[in-house]
Amino acid sequence: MFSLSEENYLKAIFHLERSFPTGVSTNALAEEMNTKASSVTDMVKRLSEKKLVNYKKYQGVKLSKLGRDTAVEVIRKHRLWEVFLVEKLNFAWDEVHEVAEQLEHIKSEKLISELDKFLGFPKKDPHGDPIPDAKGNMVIANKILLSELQVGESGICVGVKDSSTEFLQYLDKNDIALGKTISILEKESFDQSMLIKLNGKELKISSLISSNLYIKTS
Amino acid sequence: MFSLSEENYLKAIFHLERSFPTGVSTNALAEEMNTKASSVTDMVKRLSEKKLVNYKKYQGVKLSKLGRDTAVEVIRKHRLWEVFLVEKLNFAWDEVHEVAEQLEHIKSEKLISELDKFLGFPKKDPHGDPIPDAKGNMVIANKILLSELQVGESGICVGVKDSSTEFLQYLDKNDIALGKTISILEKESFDQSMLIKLNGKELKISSLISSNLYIKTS
DNA sequence: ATCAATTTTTAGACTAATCTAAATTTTAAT
DNA sequence: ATTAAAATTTAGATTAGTCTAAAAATTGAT
Repeated sequence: MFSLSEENYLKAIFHLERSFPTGVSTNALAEEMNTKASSVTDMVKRLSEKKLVNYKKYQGVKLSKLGRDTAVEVIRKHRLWEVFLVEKLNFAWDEVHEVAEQLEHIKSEKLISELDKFLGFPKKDPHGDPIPDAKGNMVIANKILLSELQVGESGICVGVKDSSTEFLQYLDKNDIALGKTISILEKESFDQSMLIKLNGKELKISSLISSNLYIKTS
Repeated sequence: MFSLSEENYLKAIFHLERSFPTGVSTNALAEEMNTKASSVTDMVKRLSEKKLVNYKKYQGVKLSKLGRDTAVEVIRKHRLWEVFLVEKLNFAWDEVHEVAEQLEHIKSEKLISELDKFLGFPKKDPHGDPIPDAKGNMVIANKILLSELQVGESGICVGVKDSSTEFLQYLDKNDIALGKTISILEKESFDQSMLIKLNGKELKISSLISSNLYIKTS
């Protein structure tokens, strides 16, 4: 069993490894964890002693098999709880993160396997992110950012990259939700803003929006 | 917001105050918390600085209004989660305690109010203990121990005093459950063991059993 | 009322997780 | 190849919560 803090570091390293596959730097991890680089160095040493990460001074960290499995298990719990909060307890998708951050650290195998069953073994969380199964396997989504689509193309909204309250509330306000079809009508080459068609209406969105919305491809 | 450890101390003091209404001693609290008296003294000083308890050296502690309200809120959360685990996630009544001990510390008002609603505002937990409402009010049960009944009397089982796994599994094995009617057929004055009628059958139980089962009176 | 037993508190130390400030190493520009 | 800037690590301190061992206060039996 690992501490709450250790689990949070593992999760952060897991997420950062997608952007930094050769190793996550101390500063990147410090930023992600809202802490100081020196604190990160301390923790990374402890994680290394516990065989959760591979670490060599000045060279960043990578998760070990054990570290990755642990991180995936925490992510599984986080996303299952998010589904529970939205489907059963009437939470909006921008309200779940903070509570799921707490619930993800509850230790009980039975709790999670029964929760999974109770929810009908969901494959995606409310933001469209895949939920790992009990063995840690998760579906890799065929998705690209809306900003990568060309004029004339269209697709279905399947996820968000940024899941901040502000962004999610912007989406709610403009009736952009997972499952909706979006077509690109125009693209402004100067600032990459787009005119899209959604719900039968036209909507102008900035590149900050289009570069945080995932669209199904395959 | 209080720490996990502080909340656990408040809960322990709350429970011990029933047996020691004039003040909970350091040693009693140390035993309840499975810790050392010196650790208790330290913690009690911190709780006192935070106005959660009234404490004078060598005289034990009592909860303040704030301390009692906090303890009751934690107990409310614990018991609601127990109901959730049993009713929704197929936990047996002897399996819920450990997990509820973790879940009771999750901080989110909305989570608890929605969970309460989702469960249909239950008044009792799976062991028959009353669940405080959002304002901290809880039903005081009219109940006595089975051991206090006389030969010829009968009543309905409404709760357990001991909720250890061992005791609960003993009850399961003998088909003793909340809501069942029990009649006293004989009482052995030597060891206080009883012959009871339950489910149309006769059963011999020791005083250890009868002094841990609550029976409805009113 | 004394004094031994018990209870409680204090003193000092430890661990996990964090911090600031200083030192060291790496990097990248010239 | 130097060297200044940036990144990283080390050193030393801090806090919450715990511990052991010793000191102090209370209790209770005579």
